[in-house]
Amino acid sequence: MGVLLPSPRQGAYMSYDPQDLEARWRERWAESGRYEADPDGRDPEESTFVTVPYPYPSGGMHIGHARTYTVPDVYARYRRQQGDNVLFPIAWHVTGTPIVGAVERLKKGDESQIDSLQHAFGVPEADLKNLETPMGFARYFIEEAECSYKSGMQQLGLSIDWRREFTTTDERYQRFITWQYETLKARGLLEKGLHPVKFCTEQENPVTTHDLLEGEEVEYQEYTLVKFASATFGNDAVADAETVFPMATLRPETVRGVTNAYVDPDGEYVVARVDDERWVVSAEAAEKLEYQAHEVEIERERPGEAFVGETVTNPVTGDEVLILPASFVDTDSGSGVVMSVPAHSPDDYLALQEATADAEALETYGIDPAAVEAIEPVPILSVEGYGEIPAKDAVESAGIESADDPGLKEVTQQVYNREFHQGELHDEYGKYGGEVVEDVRDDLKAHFESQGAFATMYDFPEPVISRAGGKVVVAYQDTWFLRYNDPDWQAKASRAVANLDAIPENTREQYDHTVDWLEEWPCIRNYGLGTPLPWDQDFIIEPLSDSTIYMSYYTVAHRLQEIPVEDLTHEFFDTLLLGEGDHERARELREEWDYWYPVDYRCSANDLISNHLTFFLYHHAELFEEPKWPQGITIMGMGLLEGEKMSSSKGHVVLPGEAIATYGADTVRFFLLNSSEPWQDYDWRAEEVGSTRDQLERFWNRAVERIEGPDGERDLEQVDRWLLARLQETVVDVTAAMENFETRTASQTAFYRFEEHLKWYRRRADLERPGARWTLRTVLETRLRLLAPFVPFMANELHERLTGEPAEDVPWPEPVPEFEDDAVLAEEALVKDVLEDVWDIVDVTDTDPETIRLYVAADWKREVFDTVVETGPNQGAVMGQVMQDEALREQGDAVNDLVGDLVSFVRERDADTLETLAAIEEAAVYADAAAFLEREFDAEVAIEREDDDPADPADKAGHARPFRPAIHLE
RNA sequence: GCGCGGGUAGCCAAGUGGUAACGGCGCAGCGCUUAGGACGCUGUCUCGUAGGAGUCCGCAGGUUCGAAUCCUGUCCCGCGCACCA
Repeated sequence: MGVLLPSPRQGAYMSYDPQDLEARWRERWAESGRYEADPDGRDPEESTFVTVPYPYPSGGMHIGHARTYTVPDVYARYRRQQGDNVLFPIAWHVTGTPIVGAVERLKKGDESQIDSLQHAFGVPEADLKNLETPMGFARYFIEEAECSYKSGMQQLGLSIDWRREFTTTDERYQRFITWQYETLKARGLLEKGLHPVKFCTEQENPVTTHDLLEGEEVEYQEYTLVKFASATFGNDAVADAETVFPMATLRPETVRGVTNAYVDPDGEYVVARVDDERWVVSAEAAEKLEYQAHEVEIERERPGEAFVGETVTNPVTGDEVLILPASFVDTDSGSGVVMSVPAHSPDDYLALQEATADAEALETYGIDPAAVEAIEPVPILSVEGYGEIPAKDAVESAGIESADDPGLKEVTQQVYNREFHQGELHDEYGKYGGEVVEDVRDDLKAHFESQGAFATMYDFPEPVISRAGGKVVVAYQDTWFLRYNDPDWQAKASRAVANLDAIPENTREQYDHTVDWLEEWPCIRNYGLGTPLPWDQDFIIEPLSDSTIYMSYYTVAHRLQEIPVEDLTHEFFDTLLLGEGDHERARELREEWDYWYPVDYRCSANDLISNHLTFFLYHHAELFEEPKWPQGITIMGMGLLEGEKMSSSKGHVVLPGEAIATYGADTVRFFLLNSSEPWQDYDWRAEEVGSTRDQLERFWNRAVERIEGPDGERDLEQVDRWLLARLQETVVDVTAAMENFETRTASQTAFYRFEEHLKWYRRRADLERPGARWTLRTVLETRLRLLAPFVPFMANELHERLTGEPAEDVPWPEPVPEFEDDAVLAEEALVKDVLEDVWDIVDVTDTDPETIRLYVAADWKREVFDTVVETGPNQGAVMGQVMQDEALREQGDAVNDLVGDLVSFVRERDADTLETLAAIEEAAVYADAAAFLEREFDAEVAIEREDDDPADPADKAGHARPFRPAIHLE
């Protein structure tokens, strides 16, 4: 059941019992419907609507998902404390094939599937039967399983409005999607066309990656068929028309460099009528062409050798080239007829050499060896780093002599890359001459295709086999497309990107890039769960296309339950979502939609920018008015487990339920949000999670002690004011971070950084004083409010014990002007400096002083400091100013040194800081801290003034500088 | 190749012009304790018998009074690149 978790360490105090405490709060929240949000008296401007992609329950929930849903929760809790009416809903995405596929594999008894369910998610044997229908499977992982999403979310304490949940196969949701697609179609944004898909020849069905046994990683490629022709061909075939030899290539621009062609002499070929032409291709290719919407009628079957020695004409240059035999030709790749470009293809270069060398073989096929020997590579482009014949250079400099050389593949790849990105075509290419291949390949291809010289064929570079055992080919299928490349729609989407609060900001470029790059998106599938395409019920609207505007569905999801399905007509949604039409009930509901919309923040994974999130913007931009477009998107990073990718198939996962049972939900939440900012990757490490728990427990124990201890009263000393000033700073910083979704910064600031302040305070202050008690109580109360979004169970409990009200029910803290105090912060910094300086000296000299003398700098030194501040940090200018004083002039070098120091001191500080420093009375600060220093060092502390002719046994007083007293230990 | 991000101490990680650089883990010492993997304090680049000096942020240059931070070049790593969700 996932990775074993070590037991938490038990503290000396047993009072922190997260399981008990968290269970009580969960129950309380559920019973009171605490997070059910409805439009109320608050202004819609003060409503916050935050969403996260609805989970896809094709398996259980693991710890990686936990952060995904906790990020928006923390933001939602923060906004609630800020006084907003906050809606945070959830639903379940079951559209598409993964669940169906998982069920099928399970029913077939697929070992790895069963193993994953049992091992990673702890599904008991007895439950497996319930998973044998798609919705049974979905339902199980939505809410029935121990590792279900709903259970995980509730245990984490997510502040979700559970009344609004639905699944994407609900009838009402399907009505909504139906409306969306009818509307888009009416607006001309859907288009029908043929599209290549992976297709199993055994089952006569399209297949997805999950259906593949072999070649899961293989992507099909678009080959160009260069239509070489033979007018003379006919040695035993039908000679009544020109015969086309379509040569498959991925580099159509090399057409002018073809010197010969190859066929596999032992391969099976056919002469076939393809559409209106007669083609010669391999038998396999003929089958593939048929799948790709060509009319194919086989006239004769012939072995490859029948075509060897034939002459064919280059459709672009008009040159005649010879067909040679070659065993390396794979009849199951492309057309089975290949063209040879020895100048630019290392393979072809070597093959030609080998053919030339084997005159005997050529003669067997009736080819004149002299004719082959006469073939010279024809270069068609120039590329830096290679000579005239790049393939020759590449092969020779790599020392490759035969086609069997394992280094050939890499050399070939190198040549292809260089030529593609840097190769400039020669002038014979007319308007493409002088251009770089990368920039014109597509154009050039289209140009010759329109002239009838080229055609297109799709094929895989490696074998692909389906789980049914059938060969997978590329077939054309009728498909409906979303026209994401429509210029008007693109323009709206771009505007939606521009309006967006993209978090972090550097993702904006990725959205723009996606909008530029998206073409037509096939939005239907042949099978799977989902909403049927309204006008062609054989197809299902695919998952990325039925999840683009569903956030608007949330706003009324629970109300729609009260309406009979058949009343949810096209007009109903027109009224609800567009404000067009007169459906009465829809008009009422539109008020709720209007109250919550737009989506304020969508939190989603960074890999969804290039599809889902951009689609989300597109569809909103089209269907809604600009003020209703998404306001912000926060991107989330990936999770690792002990430094490695999580994998439910390998059982390398941690389940939230187990983690919460071990550490408590607050610890899980705090770890997930504090270990990195939402958009950064994070790493779940059990050891660190354990230590997070220890830290929270320590916090709890201190808080309980404080709550149970006496109240204190407001009688403040310097050090109390210092801590209170730090507290105000913390409030400001945490609030700023929360506004930017910087959960790590926020929680670090409120928790760890403040712990550092407290450490200093405990060392510095007498904690038994009533003033200290009052201060610590105030600090605790404020910190609990700042931490409530992160650790809501603990923070609410402690805050309630402290004040009678849970933290979530009181406002988010604001800085108290009375306690904002830069001076006291600067003064305390001086005390800390002195403390460290004295410790340094003690350490270095290894002495135990009985008396510590601090000498505060002479008045004239402070005057020099003032001058530097006024004049600016410029040595010359300051010296000019200072030297006008006769008394100082006499001290010459000493003054110069001091000015040098003070100039850099001033240069490194901003105006506000300098102003604060200028007002500080140093001697008073040290006098106030003397008792503390005496405690620290167990020594007498004497504060002296350099000016007052002090006791100075080691002649140290002169070293005093402003804000840096001289020190003498004795 | 294109797009985005990143290389900082034994590990994780903050820092985007001003002090070897917040935290956490680990490690070491001390205290507390029957004990502790609990808790508290201190330390953790090197050297140093006076608060100092030296070195340092992938590598190499440059700009600047001053660079982990800005610029140029370079090496390495991660993610995405569609019809999977």
